Amino acid sequence: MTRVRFAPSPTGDLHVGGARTALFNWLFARKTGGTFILRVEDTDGARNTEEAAQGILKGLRWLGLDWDEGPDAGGDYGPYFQSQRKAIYDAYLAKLDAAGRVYTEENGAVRFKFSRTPITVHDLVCGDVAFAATEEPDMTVRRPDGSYIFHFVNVVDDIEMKMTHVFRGEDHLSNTWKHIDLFNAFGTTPPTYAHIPLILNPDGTKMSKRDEGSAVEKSYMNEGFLPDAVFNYLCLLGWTPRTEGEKLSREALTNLFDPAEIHNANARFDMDKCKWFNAQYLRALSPEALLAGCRRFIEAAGYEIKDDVMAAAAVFSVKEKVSLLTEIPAWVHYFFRSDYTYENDVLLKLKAKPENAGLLEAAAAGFLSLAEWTEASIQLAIEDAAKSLAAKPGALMPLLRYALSGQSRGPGVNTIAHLIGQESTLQRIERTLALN
RNA sequence: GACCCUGUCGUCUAAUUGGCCAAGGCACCCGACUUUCUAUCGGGGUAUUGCGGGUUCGAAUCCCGCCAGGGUUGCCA
Repeated sequence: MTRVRFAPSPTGDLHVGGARTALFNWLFARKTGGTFILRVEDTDGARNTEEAAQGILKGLRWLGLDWDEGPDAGGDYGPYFQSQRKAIYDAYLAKLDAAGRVYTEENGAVRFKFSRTPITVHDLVCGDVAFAATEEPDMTVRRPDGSYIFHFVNVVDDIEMKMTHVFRGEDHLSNTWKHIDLFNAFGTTPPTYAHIPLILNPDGTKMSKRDEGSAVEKSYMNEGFLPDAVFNYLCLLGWTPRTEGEKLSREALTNLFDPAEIHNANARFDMDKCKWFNAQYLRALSPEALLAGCRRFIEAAGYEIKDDVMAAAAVFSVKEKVSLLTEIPAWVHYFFRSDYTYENDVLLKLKAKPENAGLLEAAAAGFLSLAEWTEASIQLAIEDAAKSLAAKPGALMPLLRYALSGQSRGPGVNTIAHLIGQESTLQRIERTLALN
């Protein structure tokens, strides 16, 4: 039975690199039928906040990375906040003391005596990485105030929580020999390691908290990404399932996942590709699901949704135009209000030709006489109106689009007219004709 | 500085593990279509596989050197 964990430190938002680390752990646990554990490493009282901890849980839940043991989930190896495990660490420190592997400094700090032998890390991703006997000073494991250091608690908890594998960022690789030294000192076998490459900015520099795409909540949840899309993109950053297409379900990704195939080169983040994935997932949504996803963005933009069925059809009609949910309001705002403004070039185009008003009037007359208001009947009415003035439908279509939406781009004109209704369609044409 | 990881189109990755002309996605460019488009359709590979040597009939792949990027070297995690 495999047991893996994601062990974030609550010092800020869930970082995209951390999210991917969690993702690989989750994939491995699900693939092997193992257990995914969430452990909060809040040993640095000065930098950890409850808000950050909650934010990380929120981000993980949004991505659908559910944990089997951890905060809110419980489990047999808790507590899952390191700040609540001091007694356990004290006991383990006593073991090291009994073995003569630690000593106390004058100020009270406790240091672990390195074995000072060569240590090789057997890594699923990086292969065997050998480290010569160290010349570094012995490692501090407990501060003078009695609190413990990351390397120590991390190892103790991996022992206590019976971790079989450790998937973590490659930034930990250089320190892993220290962890193995500790496992050995405790007389335990280290878990199998897999150090995954880091995510870099597009320019190859380290991605920090302020960079685009770094924070899960700020850059994805609030920017209109779909969890499945981000999940899919992150999976393929540093790992390839070698399938025909790249849009793959969680189930498929889980089945295909093989940690040995993870790259050991850092990858640059590509927001365009991530958005492309989002566009793919967005288009696969039902009208109802799409509306559910973008509802908060439409309302935040100040548009009131009175009719859910119409709203769902409206957002559905522009799904091919956007890649993010946040882009939808700008495409559909005229469905929710009649006092939309006309884009500048739209006004110019409306007034460009003297015959435009006549065309619109003919369309209005045609619409007025329609007994049945369907996309098909509207389409016919438009064609008839154009024909009556010896014009092509193509000359009238854009004018109607401008009149009904104030925009030069959007879904089909008959779709717009159908959704806003016969009465509103006539009113909008009238309003537009009155502009002159 | 020392140690560790890594270098294939702009970018994410392929390349039957030393064997056809280095392949695909995203991006990009060109064209077409359409009532519009950031859509759709069609076309285009844009690379001296970081650089220089070496081994070999043959190297992206193996070896050496160099360079570049990233990481670690905390009483941060």
